[in-house]
Amino acid sequence: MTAEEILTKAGVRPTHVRDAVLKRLYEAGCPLSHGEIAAHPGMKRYDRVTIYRTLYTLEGAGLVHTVQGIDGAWRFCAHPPDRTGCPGNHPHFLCLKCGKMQCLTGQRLPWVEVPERVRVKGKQLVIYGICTACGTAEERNKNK
Amino acid sequence: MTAEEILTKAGVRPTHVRDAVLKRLYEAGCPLSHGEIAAHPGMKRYDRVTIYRTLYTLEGAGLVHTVQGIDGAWRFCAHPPDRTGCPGNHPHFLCLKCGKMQCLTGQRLPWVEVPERVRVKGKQLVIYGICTACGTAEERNKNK
DNA sequence: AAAAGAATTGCAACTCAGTTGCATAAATTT
DNA sequence: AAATTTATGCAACTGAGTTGCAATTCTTTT
Repeated sequence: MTAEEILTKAGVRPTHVRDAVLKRLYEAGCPLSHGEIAAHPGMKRYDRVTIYRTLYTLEGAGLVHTVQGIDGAWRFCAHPPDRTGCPGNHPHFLCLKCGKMQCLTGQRLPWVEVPERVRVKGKQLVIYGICTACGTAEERNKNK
Repeated sequence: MTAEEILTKAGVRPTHVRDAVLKRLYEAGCPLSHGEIAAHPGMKRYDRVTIYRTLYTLEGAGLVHTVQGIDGAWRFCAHPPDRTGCPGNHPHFLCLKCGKMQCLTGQRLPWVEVPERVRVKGKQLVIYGICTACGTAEERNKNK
């Protein structure tokens, strides 16, 4: 199924930006910030605001889920419908150095008890630290 | 033990701002954002930047722990040393309406497995939704 | 007690993520 | 084709947080 078909099926018009953004997220396979998306060469011809709005549209259509990074920027994540395993209900890891985020699939968010009469709309568990790539890069620099 | 003594014991000079901010956090008993702290009448005479720096100082001294809200603002939380139960290692609830955050003490953060060679520096679990107060206020308005 | 040095505070200016309003352009509907 | 709705671009704005630097205040040294 192409991104275009997925968009149509989800009930949103398959415009250029939407197609491009959704494809970019599918290719990345990990949550991307608005900045990371907008920085992509193929994305330059779209306005920043349009990209924001596109992301919110995709989120509203249920094609994208969001997580907030410790760095204050939201990440947007999408997976093609045939690839299961990333329904958004899992922890995420954020590298404080390179800013890349990854889904920790295979683990579920825990059940959390809240005070009575509190209406829960969502939850997110973010682990942060230094990713493998940045960690080994540091080691290499030390041994120089 | 007064806030002043606590500051001294923690190894930071007990200046006016530090004393005032720490007391404010103690009184609040729940995580406050920089904005919520700065808005307090007794805090008006201090510069925003000074309050930021004070919070970071207190955090560095181990007197304050931090959580990030879904709304993009960090919260700072402190409890007097005699009151146990809030070491920062618990989930937090954020009300999307009034912006108030509360510690869900009595529950621990879950163990999360991360990819090999990843260095974990911290984690946080935030539940968000509508708090009891805002929820009942909504109900009341509906029945008008 | 005065001078030197270090730590703290205030102010101005800045960055960065995200939002809002409005005009234009492109689809859809009639 | 005209009217209406939806999508995009642009400019300007907000709000959280940061940085640099000068002015103050505190501590240490002599």
